[in-house]
Amino acid sequence: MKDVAARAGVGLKTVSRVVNGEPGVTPDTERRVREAITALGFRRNDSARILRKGRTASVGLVLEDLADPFYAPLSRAVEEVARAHGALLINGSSAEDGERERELALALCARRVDGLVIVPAGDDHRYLEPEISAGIATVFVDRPAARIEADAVLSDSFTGAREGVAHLIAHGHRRIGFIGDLPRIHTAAERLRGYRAAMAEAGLAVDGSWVALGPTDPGRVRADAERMLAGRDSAAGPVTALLTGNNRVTVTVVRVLAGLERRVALVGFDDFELADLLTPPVTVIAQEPALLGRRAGELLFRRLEGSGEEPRRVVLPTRLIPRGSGEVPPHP
Amino acid sequence: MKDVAARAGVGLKTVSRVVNGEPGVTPDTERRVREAITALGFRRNDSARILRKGRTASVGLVLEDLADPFYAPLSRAVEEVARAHGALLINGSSAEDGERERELALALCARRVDGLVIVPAGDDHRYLEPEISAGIATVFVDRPAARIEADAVLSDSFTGAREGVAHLIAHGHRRIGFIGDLPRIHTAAERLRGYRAAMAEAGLAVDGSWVALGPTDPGRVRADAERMLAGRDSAAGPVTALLTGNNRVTVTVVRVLAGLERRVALVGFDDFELADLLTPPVTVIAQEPALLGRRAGELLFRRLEGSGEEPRRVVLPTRLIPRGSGEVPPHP
DNA sequence: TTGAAAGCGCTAACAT
DNA sequence: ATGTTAGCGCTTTCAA
Repeated sequence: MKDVAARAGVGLKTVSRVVNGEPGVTPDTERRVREAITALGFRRNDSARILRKGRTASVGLVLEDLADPFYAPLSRAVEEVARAHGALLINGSSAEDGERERELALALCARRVDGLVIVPAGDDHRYLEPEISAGIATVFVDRPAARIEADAVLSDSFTGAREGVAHLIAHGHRRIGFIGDLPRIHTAAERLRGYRAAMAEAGLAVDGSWVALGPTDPGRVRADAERMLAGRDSAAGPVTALLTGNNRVTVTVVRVLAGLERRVALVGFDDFELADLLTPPVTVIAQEPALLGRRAGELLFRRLEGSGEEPRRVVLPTRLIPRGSGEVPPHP
Repeated sequence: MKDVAARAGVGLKTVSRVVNGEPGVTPDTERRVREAITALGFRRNDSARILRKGRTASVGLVLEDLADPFYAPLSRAVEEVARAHGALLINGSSAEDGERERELALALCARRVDGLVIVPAGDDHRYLEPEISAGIATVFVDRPAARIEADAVLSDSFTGAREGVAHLIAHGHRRIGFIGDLPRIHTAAERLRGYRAAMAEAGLAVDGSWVALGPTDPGRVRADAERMLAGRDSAAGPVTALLTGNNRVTVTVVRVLAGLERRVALVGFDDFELADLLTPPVTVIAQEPALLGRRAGELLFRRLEGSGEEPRRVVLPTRLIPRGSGEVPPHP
């Protein structure tokens, strides 16, 4: 910028004015400055600008896996909101590891992102307290923060799961299994709670072997599904229906069921592409990942614009979409 | 940092040394500094650090749509490479708009990202020349740069499409349609070229109504597919097989075919989740989006480490995966 | 082993 | 309308 000023024969501040479109420059001066800018290939250094202004016009997003079909639209939605506010989005995947979430979030804070959207993996977010009080707006999405008060945008996992299981019960099922994510993950715990609530409301006992929580890698999910479907561990017999705890689990279970002779009912948490073209089409409890992301982004920027409201929890409803797999009657 | 130094009763540089793990500090001094850091909740301001060092330890990625199942794993792979090199990833979606691509790329350059990975949407990348000569390493992925020399990591679209069409021909098809992306997109043009090559090699004429390029929104794709399948525009009659130009197109066409009485053969460009569980399972020409991303990231960091090689074009092979839909015989 | 001073490139505040 | 000065928070350089 100094060079531009020298070349245009003007002061530093005049160049700054031109670059930033500030008023108070004669057209003629402006033209000279622009020429110098072009000639020198000058481009404003935003690092310096950021340092001076104290705002980075960037927000960070920490989620589990950018490539997960559930989180990709969420991320895209946050990006759209950021873009609408002139901010860039810095992304990081935590791989469901609390330590990595922490590292990423703190790295983003060190860069002085204006705000942070986090899909929490860890179980203690007190590490963010100093950052939040230092002014970094923070919104949690998909799962609430642990051990601190903060904004959160969630889906109603409990009600969703309860409705899904009630749906299976209404179609005659009595032995229903639940295969979910790691129990330390809030949504997994809530969905399990919903499952239990629906069973209890129908007066059905839950056999211990009907519930399997764990990592969502296909190997684990497949093993648990096969075990439940064989029913050897259970005095009560094999399950005739399954509730799956998220889109990763559902996809694996669909594969397991595809290899089976008998029809097993299935309700999956999360909608997924092509669910309606499978045989049978898959009944799901749909969330709206893009809406989660959008709401989180909006909440974040409202905070950034200085709304001093109390931390807020937004809970979005889920929607049961019957497509066929959830309406399969129990196998005799 | 100044405050920390004051509180610990040491010089500024000593704090800097401790924060950055540089040698030359007695354990006792270090302890005092660390105490002060904790007490004050100090966190290094990376903006200032970046300004001083001239390196941001961040790379930018501009792609079409972060939420597209093809690009999501690509993005994730670039992120992994960046992470391995201690860098953060800033993401932006161009929505297939050249102007937006340009804006995003220049915004990232203004932030002085160390490097840039771009899935080009525009058709002229000369705007990047000053940035590249200013030292911002740039790698194009999925499609080559236009009008500048630069590294590129691509899939072999031409060969992939040619093999796909040859496969359909080998299964008896003579009237084969191609539904692809906008013709200005390099991959779409290459795939069309592959389609034409395979037809020509088999001595088959291509009716004008058998080729439809355009945006990949479901409405357009559906209309074109239905038109080709009805065959009213064509003296040669309706097509008995289709090649689809990318995963978005394939998914829409699968829906169209699902509503049809007669069986139409289909080979889709790009693999996609659950392709093997559809009826019939979908034969695809698979790319490896994660590998594209990884290679691009690796190339980028090799450049950053100062390899002065000529711009390089890496072309990855595609793989035909027969699953059923591509082996359907022609309808009489 | 430690620290003082200079300066990265920009903008805010205050001249002129 | 334009320029000058100070300083954002850090690292680099060089001296103690």
